[in-house]
Amino acid sequence: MTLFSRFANHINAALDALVARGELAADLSRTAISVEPPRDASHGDIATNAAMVLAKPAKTNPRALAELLVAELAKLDEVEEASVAGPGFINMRVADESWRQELALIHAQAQDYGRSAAGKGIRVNVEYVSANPTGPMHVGHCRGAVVGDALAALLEFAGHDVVREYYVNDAGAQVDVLARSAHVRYRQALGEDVGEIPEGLYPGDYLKPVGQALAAEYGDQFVGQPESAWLLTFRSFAVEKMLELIRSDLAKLGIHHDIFSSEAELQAAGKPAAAEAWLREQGLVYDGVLEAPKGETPDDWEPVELPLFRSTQFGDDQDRPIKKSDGSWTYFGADLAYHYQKAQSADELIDIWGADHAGTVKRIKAAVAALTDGKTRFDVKLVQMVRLLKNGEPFKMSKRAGNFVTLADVVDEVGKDAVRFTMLTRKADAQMDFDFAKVIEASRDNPVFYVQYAHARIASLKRRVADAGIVLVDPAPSRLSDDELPLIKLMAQFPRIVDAAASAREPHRIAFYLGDIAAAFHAWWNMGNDKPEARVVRADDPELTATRLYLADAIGQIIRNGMALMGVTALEEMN
RNA sequence: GCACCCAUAGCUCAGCAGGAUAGAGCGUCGGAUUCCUAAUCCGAAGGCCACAGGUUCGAAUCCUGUUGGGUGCACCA
Repeated sequence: MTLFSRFANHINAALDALVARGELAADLSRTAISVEPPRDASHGDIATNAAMVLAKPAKTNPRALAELLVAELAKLDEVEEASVAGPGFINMRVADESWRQELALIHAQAQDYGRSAAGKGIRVNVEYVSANPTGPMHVGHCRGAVVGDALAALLEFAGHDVVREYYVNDAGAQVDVLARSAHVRYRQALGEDVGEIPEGLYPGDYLKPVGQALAAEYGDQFVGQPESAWLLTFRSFAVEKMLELIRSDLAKLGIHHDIFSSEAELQAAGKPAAAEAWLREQGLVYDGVLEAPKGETPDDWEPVELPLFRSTQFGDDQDRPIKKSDGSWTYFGADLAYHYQKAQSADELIDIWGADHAGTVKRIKAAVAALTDGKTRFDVKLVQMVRLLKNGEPFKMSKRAGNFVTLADVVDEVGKDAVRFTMLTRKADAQMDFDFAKVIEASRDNPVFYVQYAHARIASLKRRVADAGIVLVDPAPSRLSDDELPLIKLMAQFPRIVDAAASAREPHRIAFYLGDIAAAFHAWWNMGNDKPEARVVRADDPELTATRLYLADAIGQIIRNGMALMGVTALEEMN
């Protein structure tokens, strides 16, 4: 058990003791109690607000309750000192030995240090990317892909049962456009001069291989045929090819989904109709006419009666159509059924969306609340736009066809690790600049480099020791100095950072924590520059060398564990 | 017009389910290089946490309003 979780137990046990003696009511909620390092290290190692949180419901004053708790906590061997501070904080100083044991625990648990059971095996479905299957991944998809993937890994590490899902929008008008575009490329592959790709179709070169594959598969049987003869065939063929393309793009980023769910299959299986029928029974779908949109009214606006979902009942601004006037499902109508389907096999749902879809959050939340009777927790995580820069200047790609920057271009340019790490150095809901020059820059202000450099330095220590022919003996943690214990204290926070990041659904916290770890390590390392006796590699003292290497190695382990959550590979050497 | 997101040092951003004296990098200024990778480190200066109210023992954090920026706003996805 990690140190912080053990102290959480200590505090609970102390509260139990007060309850047993009748000094505290038994039924008080303890969920708001924190166990964390105080902001100012001079206050001690661990602080808790337990007395302040419980004082009011216990009808006592915080300091009095704190005194009682302090008396209990001070009995513990690993508590050197416990005191009441300020309005009722309890500060504790933890025995050095406990920190040394935590260091041993990091080594013992290695890649599992930080893994927790906090998620209690709750089944969480994380849906991310879900880009339309009409072309290669665009750079705009990049951030959501990385955030979703890192969040999934984080939740898994924190004890959730995670499913990574991709929703394939293969039923709308955009895939008909894809099929028509593929048909042009098909004719081209058969030798026809198709000239410019007609307006409104997808012009990208990436459809040429699709055309060729279609030609190889079907010969010329669909040339000169009406659309009805080939549309469905071409559509599913092209969609399948686009999914292959997307999967390969995602693989470049190290992303692999467990499930690809097809909107077309969902509709074919009658799921939207079933959802509609059920919602009509509940009175949550009715036939009605929407008001004209406020602001700029489109010229071609005309009132039409449509089946509407009563999302206003759940806080949306207006009710939302689930079918179009031609009888086909709207995106929302199908999406509603899709979320219902996901909720069948998960306890919690998370969608990662681009911020441009912010306007549709309320309706889908309303739908999930209606369909699951409010029982399924459902979060939509909005990922803000990324501005592409090169040396501070807006970046423009000079690609002939399409003129867009693909995800593959970005990964090829700066590498998977730099892309992933950089995408996680901002809160997802804050806008971000992505500067091609900066993310590969080898300097302090590039967190990717800075953290990698720390890890590489640790690896170099091991090589140095081997090169120096030092025969390592068992480490002697008692020889760790006062400059070195704080490093353990920082490492010991990793498990609680993981839990906090998971429950807040904020993977960026891992990146910032790794930056802190790296900074502490670099500072420690540099002490060896100022004072040779502070160096790790000490040919004159194999035991001290082994001890410091033991410490450094643990730091490397923490960095690797954090990087693994981010999907980034830790480097052994900088080049 | 409406909804959602954002507003913290000159710049770019953290701030951990409301906690103690709001932090880091860059930039500026001053230091460390016979060094295990100085690609690093140490120190200093720099703040009305956009503004105004409210909630309570306690607010950058929660609520309301205002201002300023971003995104979106019919059957598109």
